[in-house]
Amino acid sequence: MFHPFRVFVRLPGFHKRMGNENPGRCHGLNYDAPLGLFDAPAIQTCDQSRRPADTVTHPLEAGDATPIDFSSRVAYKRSQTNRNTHKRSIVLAIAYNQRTHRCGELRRADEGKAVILAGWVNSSRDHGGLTFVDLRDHTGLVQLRFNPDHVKAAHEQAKTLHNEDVITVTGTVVSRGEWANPKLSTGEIEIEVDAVDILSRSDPLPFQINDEFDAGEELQLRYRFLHLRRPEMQRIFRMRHGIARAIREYFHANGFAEIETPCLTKSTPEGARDYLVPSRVQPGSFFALPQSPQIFKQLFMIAGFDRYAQIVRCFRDEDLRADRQPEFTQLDMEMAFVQADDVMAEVEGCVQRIFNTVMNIDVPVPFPRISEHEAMNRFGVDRPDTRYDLELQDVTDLVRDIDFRVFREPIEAGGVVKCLLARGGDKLTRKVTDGLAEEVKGIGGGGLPLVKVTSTGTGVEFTTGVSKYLQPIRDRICEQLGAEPGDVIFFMPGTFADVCKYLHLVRTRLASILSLIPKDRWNLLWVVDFPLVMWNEDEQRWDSTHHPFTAPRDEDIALMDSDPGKVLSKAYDLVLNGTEMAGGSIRIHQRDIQQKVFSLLGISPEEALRKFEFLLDALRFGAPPHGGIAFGLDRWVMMLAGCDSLREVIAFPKTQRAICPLTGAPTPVAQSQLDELFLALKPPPGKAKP
RNA sequence: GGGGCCGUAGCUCAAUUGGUUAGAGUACCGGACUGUCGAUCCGGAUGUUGCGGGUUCGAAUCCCGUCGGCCUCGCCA
Repeated sequence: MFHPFRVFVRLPGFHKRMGNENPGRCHGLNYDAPLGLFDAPAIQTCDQSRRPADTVTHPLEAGDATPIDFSSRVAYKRSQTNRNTHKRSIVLAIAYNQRTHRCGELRRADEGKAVILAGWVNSSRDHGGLTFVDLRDHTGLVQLRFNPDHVKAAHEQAKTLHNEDVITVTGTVVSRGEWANPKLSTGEIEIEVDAVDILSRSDPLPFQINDEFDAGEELQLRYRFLHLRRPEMQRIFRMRHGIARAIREYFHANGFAEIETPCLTKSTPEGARDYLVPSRVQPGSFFALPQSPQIFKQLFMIAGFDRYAQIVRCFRDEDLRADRQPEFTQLDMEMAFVQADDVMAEVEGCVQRIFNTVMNIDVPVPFPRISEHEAMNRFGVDRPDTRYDLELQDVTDLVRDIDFRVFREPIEAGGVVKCLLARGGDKLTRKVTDGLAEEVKGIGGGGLPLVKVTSTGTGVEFTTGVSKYLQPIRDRICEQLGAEPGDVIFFMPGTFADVCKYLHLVRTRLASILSLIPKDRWNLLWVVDFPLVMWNEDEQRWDSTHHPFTAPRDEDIALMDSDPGKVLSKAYDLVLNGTEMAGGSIRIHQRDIQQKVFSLLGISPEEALRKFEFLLDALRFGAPPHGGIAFGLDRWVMMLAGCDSLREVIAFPKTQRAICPLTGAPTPVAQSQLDELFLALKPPPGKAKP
């Protein structure tokens, strides 16, 4: 017994012969459009008027799908007035555009349903008789059963299928009974196929989609469209969409407007290197792609938009890392008439919404806050990972008087000695601790003095490393740190900044080596009270910690002349599990303060005018107090999807040398294109000849 | 620009550390098989060991250079 059999009729070459108007229709019949439901083994066609009286029924071999020659039987009227008829061969095809379900949707409850499915051949198992094909689309897999005793023609076609062929089938959902596969969500059922259409054949693949391991990353990117077919990739990009959607819905619901800012804009040599775009109309001049829409969003505030949020592409021509791509996406947001607390509260709401919709997790708000100085002091970094303790502890006063040059000299030079207490660190092998010391040296440190705390039966003893120097203060150290036998103490002498840098490295390494990082923890926190400026030793000048438009704290403005390094700003960073996820600030909305900051940064009034005239102008004409923040959207996706690299969460990313293996971009261009732009190329610097 | 790891069949990886004809799985081709689900079984084809040079009786293996990928420091207001 056959179920209703949905087909559509193609009239090969018909529309061509009719000329090029309305290729999708001919004589009232939709080309490639379904004519209706038909009961196999008979099939019906109809004429242009589609009057039931004109319907012709044709016998159809069970399961036959393509091609069937109806040329001797089917007549179409050219028009109502012209009774001339002409004959066509008709190809019966499964109406893939009328898919009844997606592959991963079918369940036991659907048993008995007639379905039309379409997708990719994930794998096939040919038993000579029965042949099974796993059909895949973005929703999952479903097993197709081709039985020669059921429909021979379909079975014959199934035997020719290869991985990644695109097919559409029609058949019945049947229970798999004792052959159910618990590994598949659709494993309780399968499709008994009546007919299959092979919509597109696949060549042998450069790598397997259904493989357990990944191809090399460069190959993945070269054939990214194949790699993206993998279920894991589909998951990531659907999650990415979910995050973007949650963000848009949140901001829409809270009165923010999404307004686009230009991609072709003005180069600002501060900060990152710009990507440049030559102007044809203005020979010799260049646009820059935006590093961020920072100034434009401030202009929106000055324009009175009050609340703006945009998901926007940004470009920075700097060296790449696992977490840095030359083009990346920011959630950019700005609000007027606000203090820092207001921006942070808005962000907390948005982040809460993201976690809610995408991860189904409730994150508590408000997020804890920590000052930049406290973060550095306790964790050695301004983006602390608070999922585990292992905090830095200051032992400067304890070790000040002992006879150990390595500690004494840095202290006399105004530095500090800090340490990390690794609980159960005695299981670290010499190889591991030596490796840590090497890593510290690798970023400029001198080494990694350490002691092991061991039990003597009556008390504790320091062994190995620098223990002999520390014996005099052994008990006081143990008391202050709470050290116990089995622990290892890592010391670090030096300037405050150096000690932070090295111990932060050691801390993060130890956390992973000692498995201190709890799973499924999402520790969000705000880092606040950043210094407004930092001294740049190389250039002998003050640099902005955040950017030049960040407002100093009101109470610190007076310090700007006397002690700029002490001035704190109204900046805030959002940190998740030790990664900086967003950074923002309250902006300067008063022209005199903006100029004061420029002058502190060594930007002359003339230079400021040349670079930022439009902003300074805007500040002249009634700028409201405002502030905002920018999220690294890619990083959020990376963190929430559990990826190790930004490349995994960007559809078509660049390699470390900023090349797209898929398109080959960037490429040289024709001389004529250069001529149009009045550009001449210099040869790249040649290699020194031997 | 610096440091590190890597490059062997279409793909993922071996090759007893310098030794005979560079192997396996998968994909591909042919065959068998009516309940598989990483199907199985039988057979077949598949290599500029990234490229160039050097050392050696002999190089995938050692050395130099180079290209490419990844990690990282610098850089990323």
